[in-house]
Amino acid sequence: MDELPKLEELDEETLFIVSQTFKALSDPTRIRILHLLYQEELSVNNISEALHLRQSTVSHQLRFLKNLRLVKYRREGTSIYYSIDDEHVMDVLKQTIDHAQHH
Amino acid sequence: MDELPKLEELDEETLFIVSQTFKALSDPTRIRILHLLYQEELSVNNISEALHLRQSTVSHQLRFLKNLRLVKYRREGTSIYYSIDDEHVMDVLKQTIDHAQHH
DNA sequence: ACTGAATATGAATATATGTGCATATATTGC
DNA sequence: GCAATATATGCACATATATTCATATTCAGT
Repeated sequence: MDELPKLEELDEETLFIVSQTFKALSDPTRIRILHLLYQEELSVNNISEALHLRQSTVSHQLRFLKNLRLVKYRREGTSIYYSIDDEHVMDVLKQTIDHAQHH
Repeated sequence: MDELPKLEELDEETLFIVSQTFKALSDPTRIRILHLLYQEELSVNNISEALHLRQSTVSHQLRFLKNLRLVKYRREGTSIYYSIDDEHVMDVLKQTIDHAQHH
């Protein structure tokens, strides 16, 4: 009588963190931004132009991702360069993109 | 000059599937339902009672999960038993719960 | 201090989403 | 066919979310 590896109980805090993390990955715009940043560090303008999105749209979404510590930034002159800051979440995103494409 | 493993292009269809998949995992109620079902097959009423949720709430969320083929069901009398139908997505959920709890 | 360039922020709006109520549908036993 | 039980569905409503516009902030160069 084998059993599945038991999942730990889901406390409120874990539930919140997990749902927020997946919420970050549930919007097409944020997925595209993360997908881009996975390849290279980019400024807000770079992203805006590459994805044909308004500057404010990109800025708002980056704030969301920054609050969850999925991205980090570095200032260089008047530009701000963003890059990936959570390898685990990026792994999850890559896995799921791969899964969607090959199945 | 090493390069990162190149991600494939994100076509519209992939983007949609991926965002929908994460949307399924972005709601606390759905996470709790999947977490329960990971441990055992359960009827709508079982879930409703275990999580203190209205029957219609559970039914609505199960429809969502069923449409994405994350769960499957089997009828037994007037009851309908639901169980997990996507191991990959459950892996992703488990990984992320674990990550949230230990970091 | 002033200007131009890049980014961030707040308010407004349209749309999406989660839940509950009431009701419909489906199955079983009589 | 009828009653009882379990589940599904449609509608309404409150809340959350994504985007846009207008404006504020920050920094570099002069």
